[in-house]
Amino acid sequence: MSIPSKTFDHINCSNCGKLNDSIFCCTHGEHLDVISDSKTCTIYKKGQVLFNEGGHPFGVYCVNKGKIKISIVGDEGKEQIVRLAKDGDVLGYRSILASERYNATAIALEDSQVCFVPKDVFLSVLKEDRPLSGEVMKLLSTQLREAEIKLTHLAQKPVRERLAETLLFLKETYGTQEESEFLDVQLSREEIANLVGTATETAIRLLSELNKEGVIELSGKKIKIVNHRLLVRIANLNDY
Amino acid sequence: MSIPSKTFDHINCSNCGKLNDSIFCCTHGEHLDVISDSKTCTIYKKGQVLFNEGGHPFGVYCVNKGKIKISIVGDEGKEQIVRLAKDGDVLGYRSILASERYNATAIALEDSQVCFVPKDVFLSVLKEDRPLSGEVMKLLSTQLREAEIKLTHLAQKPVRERLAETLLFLKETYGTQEESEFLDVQLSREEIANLVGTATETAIRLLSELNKEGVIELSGKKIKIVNHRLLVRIANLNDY
DNA sequence: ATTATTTTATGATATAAATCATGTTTTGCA
DNA sequence: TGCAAAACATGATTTATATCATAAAATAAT
Repeated sequence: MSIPSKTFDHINCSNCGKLNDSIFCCTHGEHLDVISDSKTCTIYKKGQVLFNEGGHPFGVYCVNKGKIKISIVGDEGKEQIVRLAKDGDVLGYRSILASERYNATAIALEDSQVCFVPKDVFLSVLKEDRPLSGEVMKLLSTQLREAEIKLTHLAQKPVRERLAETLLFLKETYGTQEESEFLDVQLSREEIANLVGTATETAIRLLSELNKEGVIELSGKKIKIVNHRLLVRIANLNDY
Repeated sequence: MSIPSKTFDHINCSNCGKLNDSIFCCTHGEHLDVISDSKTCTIYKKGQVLFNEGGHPFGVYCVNKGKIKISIVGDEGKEQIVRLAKDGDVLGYRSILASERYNATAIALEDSQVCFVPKDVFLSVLKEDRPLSGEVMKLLSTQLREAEIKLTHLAQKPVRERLAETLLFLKETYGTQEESEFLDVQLSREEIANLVGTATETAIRLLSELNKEGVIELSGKKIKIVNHRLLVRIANLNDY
């Protein structure tokens, strides 16, 4: 898609409400100003691509408000969603640090406000700012752990358990809507399948199974977790 | 196993032949000396545990000579090997950076010489040494990419392809023996299965299948890749 | 508004891979 | 050196999940 991206009002990083949730939480003063002054603030419409697998990275993306999926396409062209990003999350920095091309594609799951910091600015601040590199290392460490656990579950757990786990993960990541208690993300069944690592039909089938069992409630694309406790048991999380 | 670990002759890091292959490649002078002076050099016999999933990290392990498997045990107690380490590789740093317990277990695949650097020394040098934190970030980035790709393949590729891929990975990681051309690692069929993410019987079956097809040659635990080109095709690596 | 297209939903069927079962070989150990 | 235990090998069977097929519902496009 090549819908022209609109910009949104420039937010000064130091006033950004998401600052403390991000890797820039401990970055202050001049360092933060340099980033703030150099960045551009863009709106990505639902379905728009922030960056593409195989492409050259030119900077890092900082999600101000929105939801982004990060996915890898496998050999047969099937999408595997490897991560989800929300407010305060930073994307595309991994490729920059490793001096590689993007190994994943980032696509907006809904209209999102995203700030873009040029590569050289990010790297130069990173070089000076100790706390920032600490945060970056911490983030990478966390993501590596999560990926390795996900990998293990993919190898060992049946689809139903992984689906349950995914639903809990969605709740944890994006939360629920105020009143309705529906999960605050709208994913297609195919996307859920690509998150779980299964066929779309299987995901659909198991979702309606959980629905019939009264564990969840489905209303179109909306999903409500009715029996959280039971869902945890179905997910079979001995770990947490 | 609690076989008492023997130590080996203390190697000064600056003379270490593996230095340039490690994250300490750009660390010099005093910083390197501090590490070198504080470290202990231990021999781990085959099967010995360097550290355990769930345990508290007290330092980082630097493989001087040897082969180590890093694995996570899944809910049903099944081992999933998530990484393999060789000379020059550093282990256990992820947990330290994230201030978490180990999320994986490290076990020697053969008698190995491993240096141990205490946590506080590692962290204090890391805080001072810019190049080191750059290398750490680069390493984490690479490992994250690898984990995400592995995860995708686990979700999407059939066992046979993953097995082929694993064999190629073993060759790439540990190389082959001079004359014989056999892979320079001895893994049990179960370990191969736990690397591929399949049942032991399936791994055994597919290995002897590849053997009959003349792609590989089996001699006990020894494996020789006879037809590399064909194995790459079987692995179905559109990516590389 | 009407049609076309995509997404969701289920059923039927096929199949890859796990599990169970049994024998053989290798390895470690007393 | 011989015995027990572990690892390897293969066949038979089961099972989970993918694939194929078709229809209804929802979305998007004209």
